[in-house]
Amino acid sequence: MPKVNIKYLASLLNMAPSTVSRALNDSYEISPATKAKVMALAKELNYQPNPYARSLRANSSKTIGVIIPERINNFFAQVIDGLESVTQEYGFHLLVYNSHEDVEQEKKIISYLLGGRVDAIIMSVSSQTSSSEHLIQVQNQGIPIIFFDRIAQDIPTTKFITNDFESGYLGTKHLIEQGCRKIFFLSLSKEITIGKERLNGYLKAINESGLAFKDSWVLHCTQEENKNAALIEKTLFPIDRPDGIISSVEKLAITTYQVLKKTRLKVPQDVRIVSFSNMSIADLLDPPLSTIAQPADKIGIACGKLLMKKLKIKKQEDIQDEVIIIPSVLHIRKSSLH
Amino acid sequence: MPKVNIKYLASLLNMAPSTVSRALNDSYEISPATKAKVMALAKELNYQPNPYARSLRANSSKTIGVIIPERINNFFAQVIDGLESVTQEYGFHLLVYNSHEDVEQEKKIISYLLGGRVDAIIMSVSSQTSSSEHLIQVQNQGIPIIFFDRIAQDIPTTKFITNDFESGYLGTKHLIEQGCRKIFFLSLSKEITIGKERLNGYLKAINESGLAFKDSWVLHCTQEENKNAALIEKTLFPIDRPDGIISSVEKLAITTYQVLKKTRLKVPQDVRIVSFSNMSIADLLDPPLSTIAQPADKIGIACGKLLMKKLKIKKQEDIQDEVIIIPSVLHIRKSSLH
DNA sequence: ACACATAACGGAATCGTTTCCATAATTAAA
DNA sequence: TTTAATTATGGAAACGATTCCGTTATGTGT
Repeated sequence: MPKVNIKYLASLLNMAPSTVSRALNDSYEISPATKAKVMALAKELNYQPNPYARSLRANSSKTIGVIIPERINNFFAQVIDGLESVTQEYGFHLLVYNSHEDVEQEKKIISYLLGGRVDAIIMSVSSQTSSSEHLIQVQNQGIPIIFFDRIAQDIPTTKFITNDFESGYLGTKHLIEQGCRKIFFLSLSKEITIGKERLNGYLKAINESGLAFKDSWVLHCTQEENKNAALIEKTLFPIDRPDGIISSVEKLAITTYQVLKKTRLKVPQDVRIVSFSNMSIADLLDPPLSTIAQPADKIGIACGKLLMKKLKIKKQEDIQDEVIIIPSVLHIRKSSLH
Repeated sequence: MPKVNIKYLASLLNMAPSTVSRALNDSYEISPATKAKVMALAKELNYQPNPYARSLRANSSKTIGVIIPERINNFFAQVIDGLESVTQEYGFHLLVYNSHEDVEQEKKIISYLLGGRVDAIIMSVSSQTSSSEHLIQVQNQGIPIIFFDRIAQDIPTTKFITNDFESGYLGTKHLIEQGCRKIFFLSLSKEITIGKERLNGYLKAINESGLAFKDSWVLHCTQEENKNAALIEKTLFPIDRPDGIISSVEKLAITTYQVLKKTRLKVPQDVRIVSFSNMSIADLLDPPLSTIAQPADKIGIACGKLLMKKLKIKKQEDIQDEVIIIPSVLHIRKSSLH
């Protein structure tokens, strides 16, 4: 069976390949009669255009690279769902990569993508990413790149985040209002911006309230879950343990819950907890977890729309260097209530 | 700035494109000296081969299409992580699509992929998928396709599942041993195989124990969460309500928990629950949920290895028509204990 | 010294589409 | 009626990498 390509169709129809191509693309230059004939045969033989040939010719793949630091995470999954809902309408495909919070992995992925396999990149950097040399290259190659949540501040492009500072502030203030006097902050990394912003919001709330803040109130966690658990356990054991905890990422709140289960401490009686999290079942935890939920789907949709605008419209101006903030929502549940 | 391609490199080096290509691919025909020169310049100019040109020539894209019915789901995310860990080593890329449990969407995705955008497809069918006409086409086009979890039984290829029948049996038996006498089964769809298998295991356990089974013990749920909640609520309200529930999918167990929260019924005192689920925080729920956890990462890795074997080795024999079973693990927690 | 093998490279075709540039036939304008 | 414009199509180049098929040196064996 010969391969069904344009040349083959043309030979069957006694036409030139160029004519067939134009007919299939509904060109105004082709007569309705010819178009009909071509379309009919194409349908009959189930002709599918070769995407590589198209991409090579058009120098565009209709593919977007997505890099996230974690796949087993509601937030990122929701963002991708939102993104896909937009890109799909425009016939774009999503190449998804997990950097596993590893900057070396991230570099590798970027280098794959640099060859032009994708028309654009949308990413959330790993918590290890401090320098952005490997990200600058992407722009140098002329590939649009945008960021969400974990952004690279020094790359001039559009970045989508939530009101991290304000959310950190409000979450902490809520704990203070609930009577907490010793509120610890769980940080995943000093490197990433969201960590800093959320921390700054926390610090502002602490300062405003006049609590006797000490540097030891900020726990710097790592990628190693065991170490985090040990660190948190060590923190919760002494008499001068915290009576409130705000976690900058979902994972650390879960670790905290697991550690607390092994102790006699009760939530919220002994320790009150708030966490940044997009867990859908926060209300089913024991006790229900107060969360700062990010508008993941909105972020995904916004990213998608921006990219589609850039990629579909010819001579579109470059992507603006700006930070777009989509606010999070504080869901107060039992874990933080007096 | 001229584009850095093989022709450009060749012109700078005063060599033919064929020589440069061979040098870059470390061909034995090229002298070490020439190779060194080419490599050096390629590195200096940060040459990246054009993937479309390669794909067009080689008729392979080093890309695998992944279709899942749900993205916000630990199981599928874990499978993809496992899959990626293998494919990445071989330089393969993953194009991920969400069918949203919608068979029409599934057909659309398949038709995109039919053009040859991917070298193989790995998928879990939607719960609506009863016919597999659209899937047969894939094989007709010569694109390898394998299934996991939600499989299409009549497509001759390798399918990876867990011991669904046995797990359904063991989960139900466990509930019986814990004193349940009226055990309901939550089914997402009559169409998909895993639903049937798990149901059959449940039925076997029920029959063996001599409980007075009625058809109404099997609740057929849908994609609409509201309807499912209403159905479950209606079931739990009467005096002759179930004292045990086994859920064939995670989502329905969560809905059940949410419904139960609104009632006075206590878990496990009044109703004991077991669910198929890969939730990592099952032990943090109130009460901790007994789960039948599928070996998601193993499934992903197994799929990846099979595909890499097929795609990397020339003249590899076709993928076997067989069902490979990787057993699940029953984690007993408080929700099902007497 | 001659035939022959091998090493190292160049030239051109190829993959499938799209598009630039003709060209023939028909139609409209002068 | 002649020229210009339009319509509908064909031919060939181009996208970038790979590979088939030569070709020229150099080396080896007798």
